[in-house]
Amino acid sequence: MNYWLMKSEPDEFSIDDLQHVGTEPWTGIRNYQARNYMRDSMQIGDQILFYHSSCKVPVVAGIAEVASAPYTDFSAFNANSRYFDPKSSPDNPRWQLVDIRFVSRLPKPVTLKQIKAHPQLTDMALVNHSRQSIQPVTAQQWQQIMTMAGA
DNA sequence: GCCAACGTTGGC
DNA sequence: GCCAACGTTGGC
Repeated sequence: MNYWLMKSEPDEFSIDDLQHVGTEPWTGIRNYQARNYMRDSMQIGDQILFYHSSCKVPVVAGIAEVASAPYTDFSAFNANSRYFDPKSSPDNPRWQLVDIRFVSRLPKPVTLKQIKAHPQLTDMALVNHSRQSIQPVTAQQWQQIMTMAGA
């Protein structure tokens, strides 16, 4: 089983929204590396740190899990969608996604500030490659964050 | 709202 | 296939 971190802007879609809907297709990823993680590496049941980005206090807010095999991101075909990509077609789809399912909210959300300050977490992509919207997380990093979150 | 980092595009 | 221009992300 693998661990991941996935970012979402809480104004757009927060951990509360995920809890409300239960399962959500992760539409709109338009970055090849992020797509490749979903398409090639994610397995059903993989655990996800759900991260709130581009907000007042960026935090790991909760836990989700991979809930489907990868499939075509149909939002790319819809000219009215903000995720429309004319270069992706049903014949030759460019983008794929997985569903993610709500698992829990963290008792104490872990802030980016805490993560940056923690010597064990300086290797996290969140710190070093901050623009990656989907990132692998090691088991050690996962454990550390769970400890900090009181989970 | 600024701006650094960095991914993508397209001309050559 | 290089690289300049451009667009986006995301912390601050």
